Amino acid sequence: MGFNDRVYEIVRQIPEGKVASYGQIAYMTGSWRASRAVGYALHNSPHHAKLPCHRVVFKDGRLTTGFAFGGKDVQRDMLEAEGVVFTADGRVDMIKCCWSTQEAPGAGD
DNA sequence: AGATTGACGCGAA
DNA sequence: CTTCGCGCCAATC
Repeated sequence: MGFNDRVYEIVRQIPEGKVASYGQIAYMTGSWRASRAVGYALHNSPHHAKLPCHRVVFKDGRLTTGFAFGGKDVQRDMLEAEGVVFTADGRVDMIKCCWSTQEAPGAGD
């Protein structure tokens, strides 16, 4: 399970207050198209308890509906508690919360 | 080995 | 803006 393990390692690196899209993770695994495989991996996550899978959302910033943690509302609450910003659309503010592998260059201006 | 599915992503209508 | 369809990858039957 190289791919699967790879996904876990990446998701684990997601800091609080930030979110990553399946496509983003898929890209890091080496398979930029394996967005579906990423979700599949998380679904099978053997250590999902320690994986911030709730920080993994759609490209649109939308959350997974009905499959996770008990509901997207719960996931949203978790993300907000982490510091993730949400828009009036009920979606994650990917503009500010899109996770990047690169550390903040200005360290917060 | 072939067919099917699934926490996706994007283009087109 | 919403809905439909196709492609992608990996895992499972």
